[in-house]
Amino acid sequence: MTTLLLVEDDASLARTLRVSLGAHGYEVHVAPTGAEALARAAADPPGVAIVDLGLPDVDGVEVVRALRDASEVPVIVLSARTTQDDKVLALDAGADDYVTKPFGIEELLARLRAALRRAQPSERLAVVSTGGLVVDRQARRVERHGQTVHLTPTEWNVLEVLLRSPGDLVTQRDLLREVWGPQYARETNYLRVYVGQLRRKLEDDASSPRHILTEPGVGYRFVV
Amino acid sequence: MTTLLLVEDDASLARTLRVSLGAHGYEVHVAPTGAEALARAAADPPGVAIVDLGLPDVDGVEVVRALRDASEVPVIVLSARTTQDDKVLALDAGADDYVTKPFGIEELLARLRAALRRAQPSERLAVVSTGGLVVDRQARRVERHGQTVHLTPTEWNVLEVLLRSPGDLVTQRDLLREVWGPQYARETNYLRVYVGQLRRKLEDDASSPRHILTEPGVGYRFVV
DNA sequence: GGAGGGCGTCAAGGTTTCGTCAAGACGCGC
DNA sequence: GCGCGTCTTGACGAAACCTTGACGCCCTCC
Repeated sequence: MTTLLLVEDDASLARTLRVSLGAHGYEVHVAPTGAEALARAAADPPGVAIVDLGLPDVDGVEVVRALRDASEVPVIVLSARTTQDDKVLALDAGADDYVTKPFGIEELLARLRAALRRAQPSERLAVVSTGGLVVDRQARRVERHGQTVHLTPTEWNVLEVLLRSPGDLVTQRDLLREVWGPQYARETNYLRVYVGQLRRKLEDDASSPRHILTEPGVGYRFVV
Repeated sequence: MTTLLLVEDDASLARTLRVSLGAHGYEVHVAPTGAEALARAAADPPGVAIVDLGLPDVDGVEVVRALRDASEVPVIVLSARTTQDDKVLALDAGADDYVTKPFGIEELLARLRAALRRAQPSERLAVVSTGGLVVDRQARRVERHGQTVHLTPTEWNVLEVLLRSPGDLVTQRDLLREVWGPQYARETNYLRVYVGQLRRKLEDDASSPRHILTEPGVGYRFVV
């Protein structure tokens, strides 16, 4: 049973959600204020948190930030505000997802499942390797012919996304969204630059890559 | 010296691996059949096992399962088959990693290290030594070229966290949380100051560190 | 054959982050 | 109250990184 911390000052909405989420297998704890939420989270770390941004005492975004600073708990934000800026603020503070009111319970449940799925160590294999190339995700280390190669954060992120499903195609759009965020979904420039850098660091012959392959017009794939 | 049980029926490959792995500090015992492997493992539990799935007498997956049922030994599987199903079967049986042939010795060594590291996360090494540096965690003592080095409490705490998983990257956030507490998760200043002090005390040349390495934008790692 | 789009490469510029230093604050023992 | 070691804080140049645009190549379609 997953414990869920619901930070919600509207008692009526809180009750509704407690019942609905409880019926779907979550153990729901309600905190009506930001202060209470942080105290609860510290005492009994939840598996996932839902934060309503319209709190009375403090800015909800600060609650999100504090929650994420203190732990790895996935956070879903509820808000009546729909502007891009609000979303960016919340997501930058560490929120995993952003749900605008009004919303359906099914939507919330789906996002909860997605957030929990992402929070889990995605792959069972900590190490992916193929002829001379070793990628140790736990250690965040890459070796090529026995020597460690240094990757920048963005390079690593790109590689990490590709490695989540070795052999499968990852669309440009997905890659950009995962690494740079949703608003960069059409900046394919970035991919050209970073895929090129990865190839130069990982492939024996970057001009005829054997691992990071291009699917023109669609995306890239990492083949083992 | 780690004892390694190699379950391999191909005599030529077994010989090659025995030499290579032996040269890298493993005491290799070869078992050409599944039955022999289990008998050997029962008599003298190995630190890690490598199982080739192409065995003559029984299904290699069953050997993996039996090994894991009997002990906590980490198991790495060798196989010529690369399909997703094969991997899932082996991993479900309890294998820790899956290496497809052909593979390089460096790759296998990297996976062995990773498997061993994962297998004993809690059983921390009491003493870590490298070059002229000796760190005794139990005694809270650090020696460099034979002379004790005095560390302040905070310096020690930082070093201690880094040493929990030598070679692994520790994110800035994790370090700050472990040493200063959750509410300091973004005070990266502290890390810059204390990592610098540690380098001055522990490294031969603090301006080009060989042990405490920076991963810009991400964190630090202690390499042995 | 030409035009256009997608890709790979490169390097300059701007931005972020790092390492270092030192001054001040703090706590502790005397 | 005083001295000592330690921790915190802010500032600065240096290094690493990211972004951006330009260019040439290949392929496809006209």
